[in-house]
Amino acid sequence: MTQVRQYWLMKSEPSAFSIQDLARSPGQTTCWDGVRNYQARNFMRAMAIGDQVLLYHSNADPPAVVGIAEVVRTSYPDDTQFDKAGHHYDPTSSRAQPRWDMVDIRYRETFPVAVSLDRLRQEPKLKKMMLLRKGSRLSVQPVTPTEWAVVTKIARSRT
DNA sequence: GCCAACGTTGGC
DNA sequence: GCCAACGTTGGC
Repeated sequence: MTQVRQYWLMKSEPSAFSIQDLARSPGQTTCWDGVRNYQARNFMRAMAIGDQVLLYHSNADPPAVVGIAEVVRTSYPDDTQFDKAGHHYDPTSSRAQPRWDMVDIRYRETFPVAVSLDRLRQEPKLKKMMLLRKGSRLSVQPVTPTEWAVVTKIARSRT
């Protein structure tokens, strides 16, 4: 069965893990661990290999979509939920019934000029984009094909 | 550092 | 099931 390619947006704080960190990772690939929100987790569970991901830097100056990655492994248990010493430890989870999942993504490109939050807000076609909705804090969210096209077009233009 | 918005927890 | 308290996110 042919899977329609899906689009997503994933946030990270560049001080914790930036797109540059991803580009320097072994195989330019990383597991996206630490997600502790059910909606975000469910979106990761819906991802398929080959899905395209906008990488967004939050708590950055300016906050911006900075590039593209690709899903290379579908969801599997996030090891950090079992690590008692780790910041992402979840005592209510067990190896028999893991609560939190992660996916692997691989670096694809860094935009020559990042598309800032301000710039995105100027775009009428992105009015409904989840990222721009007031109070939206989801770290993993779906992007429509139209939104994807608009964002990547801005990224490739000179203005 | 501030604080609005949101999610989760837990007492009742 | 309600909702107050609390913790987190993330723009500013």
